[in-house]
Order: sequence, then C-alpha cells, then structure tokens
Amino acid sequence: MSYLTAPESIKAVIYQLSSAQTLWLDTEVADYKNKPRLSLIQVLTTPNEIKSDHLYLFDVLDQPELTTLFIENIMANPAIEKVFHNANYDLKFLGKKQSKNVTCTLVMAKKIPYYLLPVPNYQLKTLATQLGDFTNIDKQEQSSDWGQRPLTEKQLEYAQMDVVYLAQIHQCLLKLQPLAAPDPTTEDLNKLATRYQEIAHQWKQLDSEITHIQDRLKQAMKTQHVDQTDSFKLSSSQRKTLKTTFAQLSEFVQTQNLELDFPLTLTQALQKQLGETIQQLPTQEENTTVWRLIPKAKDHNSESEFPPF
DNA sequence: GCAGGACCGCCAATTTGCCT
DNA sequence: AGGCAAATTGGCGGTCCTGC
Repeated sequence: MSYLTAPESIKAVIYQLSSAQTLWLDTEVADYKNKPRLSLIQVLTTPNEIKSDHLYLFDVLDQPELTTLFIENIMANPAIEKVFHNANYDLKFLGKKQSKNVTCTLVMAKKIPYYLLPVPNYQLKTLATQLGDFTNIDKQEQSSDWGQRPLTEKQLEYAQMDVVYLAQIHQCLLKLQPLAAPDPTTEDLNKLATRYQEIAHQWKQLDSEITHIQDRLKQAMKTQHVDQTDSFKLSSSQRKTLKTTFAQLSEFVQTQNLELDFPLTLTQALQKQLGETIQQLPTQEENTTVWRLIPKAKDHNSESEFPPF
C-alpha cells in the first residue's frame, strides 16, 4: 500500500492511472456532520492485490486542486470503469455531473434476487463477510475523525481494506449476474417449470402464513393498545386526499381560464355511459399487450393431500 | 349480463438504509 | 446527523376471468 501525502506524488500517480481499465475506489470524509470535506481517496488497481503499486491512499484533505485533477483525469474519463459501493455518496465529492462509467456495487447487489444473495442488508461489511472469506471486519474507524492528521495506523488500515473488500464483492457480483439475468434464448423451459412447481406449494403456505401473522399482530397490537414489542413497532399515519367532481373541475377550469390539460382514461364504465355519443368525441387509442403466466390446473394430487370430508 | 375474485398498477405518506 | 433514493404500506380502482 502506498499512502501518499505529497501533492507531486499524488499527481504523478493520477496521471499514471489515467490509462487504467478498471479502478476500485472509495473515499473517507472529514466532518461529515457539519462541513464535509474529502479526506482520503483510496484506489485499488487490481483485485486481491495490496502491494504498493496496486493500492494507493491519496491524502487530499484541504487540497481541492488534487481532487479536481482526480475528477478530470479519472472520474470524467469514460474509458476507465470506476467501481464504488454506494457510488451516490462518493460522487457527491468526486464530480457527480462529470463522472462517466461508474459502477455501484450497492445497486448491483440489490438487483440480485434475495434467494441468490440472502443477506440481511447491503452494507459493504455484510457483503464482504458473506461473499468474501473475510471475518471480523472492523467498521469502528468509519465514524472516526478523518480530519485529524496524522491519521492513525488503524485508520489507514481500515481505509485500504475498504477497497479490497469492494473489489472482492465486485468480482463475486459479476459472477452472480448471469444467474440473476439469464439469457431468455437459452432458458430451459422444463427445468424452470419443474422448479416452479416444486416450490409453489411451499411458497403459498409460507406467504399466506406470513400475511396472516402480520394481520393478527397488527389487530392484536391495535386492540391491546401495545405500540411496541421487542420485535415490532406499530405505526400509523394520516393521509389526505383532495377530491372534486369532474363537472366541478371542468366548470372551474373554464371560468378561471386555466391551462389545464392531461390525458384521461375512458374506462369501460365511462365508455358505456357515453354510449354512441362517444363517436363524436376525439379520442386516442392505445394498444398494449399484457403477458401473463397461467399455471395449468394439475388436479391429480390435490385430492390426496386434502381429502374431502 | 352481472357479481366476485385474482391480479396488477397507482398514489400519498412513511420508513428504511446507505455513506461518512 | 443529514441527504438522498428506494422500498414499503394500505387504500383505491381497473381489467380480465369465471360461475351463475
């Protein structure tokens, strides 16, 4: 790992990185509560490598010109793929608008269906533990003082591990992606249907029990006036919906000379009410195709499972 | 032709969850 | 703590299908 503080060295490495293909990046921010400012930019050039020429920590505290150089040469360069976890956050400090070719592992992870990636949450730490062979990941330094200098050994350690975890997570997610988004042309229809039938029954049972329990809990907490248990909180909210009638609205728009126009769906009920006169009304037809999956009835085992009385 | 149900999408308000 | 995006919640309403 190279921890760089001298502006000249940082500049040199930024230029050197300009020809990279993919970079795994993270930032640390000082004073995030009040006046957030960038403290560190961590760069990993090769997954699973923490040698000095693969992992850099740029100390950019109060050196906006270095950050700008980084944004212009790295972030804005569409030829370099930039990988972040929760890119939205880091991009606030690294040229949100100008940035090109950014990958976010948080977004990627959320696109993987739960059954393929059963994690309680999508924090970097959680994903690193689940997807990588990391244990005892220490996140304590996350909320430490990134505005102090010198930074402690622990902080530097933490800062570099973040990009290492990131790259590891990214690699795993790339492997999971084809499973999550398979090519429809090569799907095995029989295999899919079989699997569906295998789990449909269990799913119905679980799903109905879950909603049933939810409803019962809600009802019970409401009537017993319990707003909290160890596991649940009961929340309520008021909602307000403003209503008027079509006639009143139409009249109002006319008399007030308002510019108000929008498409209105003539539902079947409305069409019926309008009757033949609908012919004289300028209308627009919109055709959409709706695709549905209809399970074919397979009666043969319903009787054995649920014999009639 | 109609009632009822399954299914789906929309809406407003609220909550959650990510980062430092 | 705070900003932001996305998910969730619960109600409403639309369409289609089915059984009578």
